[in-house]
Amino acid sequence: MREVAALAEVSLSTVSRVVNGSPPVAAELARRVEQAVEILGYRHDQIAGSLRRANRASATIGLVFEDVANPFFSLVHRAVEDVAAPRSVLTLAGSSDEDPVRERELTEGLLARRVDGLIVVPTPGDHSYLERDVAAGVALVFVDRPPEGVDADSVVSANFEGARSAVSHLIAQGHRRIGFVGDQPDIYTAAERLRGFRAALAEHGIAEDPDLIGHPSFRATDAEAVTAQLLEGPAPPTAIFSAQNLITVGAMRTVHRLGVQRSIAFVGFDDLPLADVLDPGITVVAQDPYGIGRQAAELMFSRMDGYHGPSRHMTLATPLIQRGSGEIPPP
Amino acid sequence: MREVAALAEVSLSTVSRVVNGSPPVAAELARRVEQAVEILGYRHDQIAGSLRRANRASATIGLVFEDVANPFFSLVHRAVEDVAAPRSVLTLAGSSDEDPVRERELTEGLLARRVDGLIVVPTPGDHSYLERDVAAGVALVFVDRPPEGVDADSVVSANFEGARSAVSHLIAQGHRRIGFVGDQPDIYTAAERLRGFRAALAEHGIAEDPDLIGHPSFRATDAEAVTAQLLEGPAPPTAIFSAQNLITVGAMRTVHRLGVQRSIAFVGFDDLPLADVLDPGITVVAQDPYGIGRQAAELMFSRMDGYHGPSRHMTLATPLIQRGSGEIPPP
DNA sequence: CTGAAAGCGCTTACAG
DNA sequence: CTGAAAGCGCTTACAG
Repeated sequence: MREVAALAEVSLSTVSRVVNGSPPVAAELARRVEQAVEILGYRHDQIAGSLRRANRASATIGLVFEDVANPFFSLVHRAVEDVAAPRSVLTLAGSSDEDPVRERELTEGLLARRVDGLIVVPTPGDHSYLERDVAAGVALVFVDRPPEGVDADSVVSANFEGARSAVSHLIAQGHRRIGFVGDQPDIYTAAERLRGFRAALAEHGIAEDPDLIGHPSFRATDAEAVTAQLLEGPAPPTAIFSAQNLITVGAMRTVHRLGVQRSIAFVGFDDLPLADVLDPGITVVAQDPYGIGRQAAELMFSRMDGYHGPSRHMTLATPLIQRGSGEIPPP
Repeated sequence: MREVAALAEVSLSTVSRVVNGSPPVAAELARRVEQAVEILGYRHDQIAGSLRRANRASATIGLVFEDVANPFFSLVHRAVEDVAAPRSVLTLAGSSDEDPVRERELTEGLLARRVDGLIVVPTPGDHSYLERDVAAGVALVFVDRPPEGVDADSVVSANFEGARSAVSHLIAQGHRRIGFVGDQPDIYTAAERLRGFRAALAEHGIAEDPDLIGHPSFRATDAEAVTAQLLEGPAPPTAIFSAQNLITVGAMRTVHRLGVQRSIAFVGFDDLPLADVLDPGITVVAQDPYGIGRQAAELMFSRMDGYHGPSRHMTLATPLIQRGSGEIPPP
């Protein structure tokens, strides 16, 4: 910028004004500055600018997902981007892989880069380490799971209700032996969905059979084996509820490999591309990842815009979409 | 940091040293600093630090995708993250939606935030506006499509060869009327795949029928209609080659809706979850998005680590995966 | 091993 | 409308 000022024969203040589009600058000077910028190939350093700027905003926000490559989170990501882009706010994103240590490294790296806001899918456990940042004015929103140990906004799916309605739907078709395949219940969403599964059984007076509950450790791959174990056991279920999108892929692979896709009923939590093309189509309880991301971004920006009221907690509905697999009756 | 120094009764230099883990500092002082950090809830400002630091590195890189929510790009994203994370480098990502104006806003926003490296999926057109940044030392790598107007590293899939092998495979099954459904050919990958399609036809002495080539404008949705138009026309194809993952989803939806999945052969470019679960499974020419991302990140980091040689251009193979849909013979 | 001082690239009152 | 000067939160020679 110094060089630009020298070449254009104006002061630094003037260069700063034209580069930032602050109004009062004579056309002739502006022209000279723009010319110098062009000649020198000058690129404005917004980072240095924000250091001195009154509000200290970096126009950057951070996202901490479980995995940026999971289609659920990548849609949340896109939704956040869509509300951030018109404000010229850019997005840093990372994957915690459900590891609290990695999550903390990520968020602290983000905070050290002075993000104005943070949207995080919290790993299991306490998040009070973020209290100082909330106090310092960072707009914090939790997504997919509620906060623990810190007061912040949140946006989650109706996990319990969705799972209960999925399983009630299977029961309504006549099923009494229903298998559950889902993540370890230390993950909030998995615990809620298991709770919904149990609630539906209890409401219909069906005793729970621990042999029908499987927790694959490595999702897609393990889900195949766990599902096979369930279906090839001595007293197999007549229906399966899969509690997560990647698990559904693995479970479906097994169902089709065994050729039981027309005899075993199936409902998955969370929708997938091609789920409607399969035969039978996969009945799912759909989440709204784009809606979750949009809401989260709006809550975050409202705080960045000055909202200082109490924290807000939103729950998005998870409607049942019937496509065939969930409407198969027991034999 | 000033407050920390005051509370710990040491100089700023000392605080800086313990916060950055620069060795030579007495245990007692370090303890006092850490205590002060804890009490004050101090959060290091890496952005301010990088301003004065010798190498001026921000430990941040930028990714410009077509769409962060496309599973292909979100896997590239994850791969880049996996090589960046061990170096404590964080990742800014955005979507251009194939719009050159949006791409430029994004990259310039990234550059204004002083990213050390940039991985971009270029929209159609000239990219010489990035020359000044390459000259200034930004590590630039193009992905999915080669550079135009600027000398930079690149990593792409074998688009032409993959498409040619897919179509040759269909021809080997006996097909002579093969439909093409793909993006507008102003997109490099679409043009290359169309070229591969044509090459395969030509090699086998099959005349091209323009009525068998469809370009949906809005992918998933339009692909359904375009495919229906092809299949319900007066002289329908006996096989279809779909040149993009989202288009494959739409095309498949139509094929299954019309119930012709066992009579019309189908090969898609790029793999999809559940593609192997469908009946018949979708035969695809697979890309390796994770490998592309890893390679791109490695090229980028090698430049950040001091490589200043000529630009390198990698092409990743696109093997054919036979799953059934591509092995259906003509009637 | 520690501290005082200069300065990274900007923005912002403050004069003029 | 324009410029000289101070200062954002840090790091880095340079002395000691």
